[in-house]
This record gives sequence, C-alpha cells and structure tokens, in this order.
Amino acid sequence: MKDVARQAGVSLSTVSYVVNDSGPVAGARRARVLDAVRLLGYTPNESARRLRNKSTATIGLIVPDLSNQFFALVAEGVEQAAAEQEALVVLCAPEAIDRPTQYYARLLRSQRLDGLIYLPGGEGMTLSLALELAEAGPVVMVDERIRGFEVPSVVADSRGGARAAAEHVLALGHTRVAIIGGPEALWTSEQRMFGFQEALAGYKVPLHSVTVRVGDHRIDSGASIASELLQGPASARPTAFICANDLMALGVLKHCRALGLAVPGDVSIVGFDDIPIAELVTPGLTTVSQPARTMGQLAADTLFRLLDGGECADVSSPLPTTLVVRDSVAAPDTCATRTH
Amino acid sequence: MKDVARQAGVSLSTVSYVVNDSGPVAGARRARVLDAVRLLGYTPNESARRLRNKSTATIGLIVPDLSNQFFALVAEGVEQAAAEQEALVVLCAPEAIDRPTQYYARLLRSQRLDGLIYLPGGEGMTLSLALELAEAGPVVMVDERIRGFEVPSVVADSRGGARAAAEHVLALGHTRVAIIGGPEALWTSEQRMFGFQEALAGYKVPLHSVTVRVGDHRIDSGASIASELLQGPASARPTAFICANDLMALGVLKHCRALGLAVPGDVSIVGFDDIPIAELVTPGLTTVSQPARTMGQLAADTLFRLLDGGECADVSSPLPTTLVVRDSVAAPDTCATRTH
DNA sequence: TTGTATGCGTTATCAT
DNA sequence: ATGATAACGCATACAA
Repeated sequence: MKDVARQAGVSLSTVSYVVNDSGPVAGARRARVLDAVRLLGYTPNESARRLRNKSTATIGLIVPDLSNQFFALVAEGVEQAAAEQEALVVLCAPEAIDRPTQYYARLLRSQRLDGLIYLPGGEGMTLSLALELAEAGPVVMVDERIRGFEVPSVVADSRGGARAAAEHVLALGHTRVAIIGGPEALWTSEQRMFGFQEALAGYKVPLHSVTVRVGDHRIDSGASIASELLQGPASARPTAFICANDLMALGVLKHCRALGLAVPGDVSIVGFDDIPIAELVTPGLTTVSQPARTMGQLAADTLFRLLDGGECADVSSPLPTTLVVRDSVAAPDTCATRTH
Repeated sequence: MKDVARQAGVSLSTVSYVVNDSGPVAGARRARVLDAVRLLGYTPNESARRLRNKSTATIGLIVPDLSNQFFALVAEGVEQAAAEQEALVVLCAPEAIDRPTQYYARLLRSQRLDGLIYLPGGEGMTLSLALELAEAGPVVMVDERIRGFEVPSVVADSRGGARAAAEHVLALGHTRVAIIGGPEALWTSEQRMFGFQEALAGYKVPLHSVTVRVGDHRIDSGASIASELLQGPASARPTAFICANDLMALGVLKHCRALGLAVPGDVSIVGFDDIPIAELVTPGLTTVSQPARTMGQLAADTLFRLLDGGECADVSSPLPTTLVVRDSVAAPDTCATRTH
C-alpha cells in the first residue's frame, strides 16, 4: 500500500479512501491510484484490515463429517450464502478427524471469527460445549436444537415427516415393525421418535409388536441392527424398518441383500433425509425429504443478518418436509409361508 | 493481553513469552501469567498475530463441489491433515455456488493464506487461472495436473485403473462397448481415456464397435448419454458402459432401470472412484478404487512440508488404484433375441 | 531474566 | 479534498 501511494504520488489515506471508497477524492487522483493498484498488483492485507476493523468476514462451520451427503449439502448451502456476502467459511469436521469438537472451540475462538454455524453430531453434544462454542461469537444451529441454548436454529419438520413416513408403512398393514432411532442426545432423534410414536398410536399398533433400537446414524449401525433383528424365524421378525435417517436405512437394505431377503417383498424400509443416493439404490428408497441445501443457506443468512443487523430474524418454525415414495415399501407379505 | 500483563504484574513481553514459550521466564512469574490468562479468559488475537508473523496457519481448499463424495472424501483428508498441524482450512466450492474459480483467486489472495490445495473441476481449468491462484501462495494439486503448471500434485494411477476396468469387461467378451469420458480439459480424463484405449487395443476390439462420448462427471450426463445410446435396436446398442467416474456410471444405471433394462443382464457398467455409494446400489457397481481420503491427506502434508521445510518432497508417482469387482458386469447376453 | 520500544498494514480522526 | 498520525494486538531486537 505504501508502494501504491508512492507510485501514485499520494498519501496512504488517499489510497485507503479509493480502495474502500470511504472518502472523497478527486477524479484524477483516483484514477492514478487505481492505475498504481493494478500496476503493482496490490491486494489489501486482510489480517491488517481485520485487526483494525474487528470484522473478519469469515464464519466457521461445524459439521460432524462430510461423508454423510446430508451434511455435505448443508455445507454447500452455507458456502453459497457466504459467497454472496463475500465471506469465507472455515470447515470443521470433528468426527472426520477424530477430535473432540472442543478442539475447534479453542481454535475458532482465537481466530476471532465473526460467527459460527453449528450442526452437532451424536458425539459430544452437550450444553457446556455449546456454551463454549458460543464464546467464539454468535452461533446459529442447523438441524438441531439444544435445550437451554438459546440461539437461532434452522430445522425441518422432523416430527411431521417422521409421522408421515411411519403412517405410510402402517397404512399398508404392517404390524411387526422395527424402529431404528438416532443418537439419543439429539433433538431430531427425539422429534422423529415422537412422530413415529404418533403414527403407531394412530394405527393402534400393539406395543409388543414394535421393536425399538438406537443407531448412530451411520450405515454400519443400520446393518448390524438389521442383522440382530432379522435372525429370528420369518414369522416373528419385523416386516418393516422405519429408520431415523437414510444411511441407517441403507445399512438395513444392504444387510437384507446379504441375507437374500427381498425388499420390499420380505421387508419394507423407509429412511429420512432423502440424500441423493436414496433414489439410486434398488429399490429406490422411500424417505422423507429435507431441504438440506436450503437449510444451510438459511442458517448462514440468519447468521449474517444477526451479525450486521443485530436483529435476530425468527427462524424458529421448522421447514416443511415431504414424504417421497419410491419402491422400498410395500404391503407385508401375508403369505408368510412363501419362503418355505 | 494488556489486561493479562497488568493482572499478573508483568510486562507485555513476558506474557508473550509464556503464551508462545518463546523466551525464558521464571517459574513463579510464569505461573502468575498462566493464572491471569485463565482468569481473564484470554485468547490471542490471531489477526494481530498473523499481521506480525506472516503465517496464517490457514490453507485454502478448492474443490468443485461437495455433492460428489469423492471430493468430500478428499476434503476430509485435507481437513484431517490440517488439524494435525493446528491449521484451519477454508472451503471453496466454486461449482456449488456457481461462481468462477477466479472469484476465489481474489478472495484467497487478500486473505494471505499460507497455501492452497487445488482440485479443479471441469469448468474453467486453465493455465492462466492456475497461475492466478498461485499468486495467493504455494499451491499443491490433487487428482489433477496442468501442463506447464509446475507444482506438486497428488494423483492416483488413473491410466492403470482405467485399463484394468476396461480389460475386465473386455475379457468377458463384450465387443459393442460405450465409453463415457470425463471433461476433456482434465488430465485424469485423458489418462483414463488412454487406459481404456490400451485395453481396447490389447483386445483388438474393432474401432467401429466402440462409441465414445464425453460427460461432465455428473449423474445427469451419464443418464442422458445412456438415453442417447440405448435407443437403438437391441442388436446394435452397447452391451457395456465404461465410465470415467462413478457418478456417470450411476447415471447410466439409473437410466437402465428406467428403461427396464437388466444390469448386468442386458448391459454391464463399470465406474471409477469407488465412492461409498458404489457398493450400495443394486447391483453393486464394479469400479476402480482411488484412495480419496489419503490423497487429501497427502496433498495437505505436502503443502505443509513445502511451507516450513521449503523442500518439496516428491509426490509425483501416482498412488495405486485397484479394480473392485462387484455385480454390475457380466458376460454379454449372447442370445440377443431374448427381448423379442 | 525482564521490560521498553518499534513495526507489521490498515483505517479513522483530525488538521490542513 | 488531502495528508499526517494514532491505534488495532502482538512479537521481537535490544537495553537493562
């Protein structure tokens, strides 16, 4: 910048004025400065700028990992909204790197980020951790809520979606159903479980015919739970799996295939999220669609509004979810002897 | 920091010495400082520190988008390696946000990042752009190479993998094969195409029986190319699709299903990448496995070594790829009249 | 071993 | 309309 000033024969302040156009400057001089900038290839040093300004034009994004396409889509949404504000996003994927989220809490705080978008996974999601993160700056949550942690949070209608999914299978006449819930600490897990229960109650399914298990939202847990539940005699095992997310549903599907069980002939499966793979598997996975990318965008937008406006726009009402019906659900096989 | 100094009754430099332990300081004083730090919840201001030091402990990562799991895995690898160095990574996904990579070139340069990891997509990958990026600092490439752009690049053995894949289908007796290549500007596209050709030559497949098309590495292009190529009479259309990546392979799989064509009964399909979904679809996709996560890690490690050592460890030799055989490939249906 | 003083690149406040 | 200058928070060369 000094060089630019010298080259253009003006003072530092003048240069500053023109690059930010934050001050009055005569046409001729402005042109000279601009030329010098181009000539010297000058780019403002953001570190210095931030030191002065206090704003870093950078937000942090914490997602469990990127392998789950749902998270990847949320990340893309955040990235997109950030780009519109000329802001940068630093990526944190605690579960992918096998470090506690707390590690990032320290790191992010020292970076003086403008704010944080937080999508907690099953692991160490506690109030105290959230509070610690909040010390790094304003935070808005996506896809989750933490009781006692009063920040804006962008969520979808997990409960309604879950109910719709469960009703869809129940309406077909299934009675022996297995429910695979998500990690218990999560708000979404709770909501979806509520939704499932509501549907169960509505269809007056006897409690003893439904099996409930808890998974960790990953493929393997779906597969291993399926393996546990599917080993009884055909007449006793579940005819339908209702899963709290797609990955677990895919795990069930995978295991069914390994067992030679037909889907949906022998067992029906529903998932939740509608990640891109859902329509690619065979049979296509019936699932509940969440606007992942939009959720990311909305969260980022909320954060930015919160940052410069101060006013926290209300985003408390859940975004709509919709059941998308593919081929992984059918009426239960009433002729249970067909495999004999 | 001033506060900490006052609280501990020492000078600024002493505080600086203990937090970085970059200078000698008596045990008692050190303890007092540490206490003050804890008491006041002091965290160094990174902006100031960077301004002084020149190092930002932050690298940039450019991947086309995150929807492609291959890219997501690479990103995870980078993230992991960065975490080990206590470094941050800022995420750039040009295609996801529909902006030219050039947009990031500006942004990143002004951020004074320590370095850059660049995984170019099909879009605007030109030498001049790469050069522009290089002005932001040292860059190492992943999964690609640009002629004339002499930076370390971590790649896998695309050519060998491609040949193995093609040979696998050719060995089964396919003669009418379709090849779907990647975007032409890409080095990987070129390499894979070489590999395919080598296999073709080895099996003396007559040129007129192979159809070559170029896709954009996304699902839709696979589907639309399949739709174009599969509309002829059964006796004329390809019995096998050899694709430059998994997403396109999934696209043709999807289209086959829409057409009611059996895979691998009517048409065989091979992909490239071995992204996690590949084993989930039905039938499981035969494909070539690339160590995506490792590539990301290696790239980041190389960048860091290049940053503080200066010496650029040689990473030019491609990582091994391996053919993973699942169920999407079978011998061609010799009884071509079966659909009549 | 500890403190003082200077500069990193910007922006903003003040004179001019 | 323009320029000198202080301050942002930290690290270090140097003096003590």
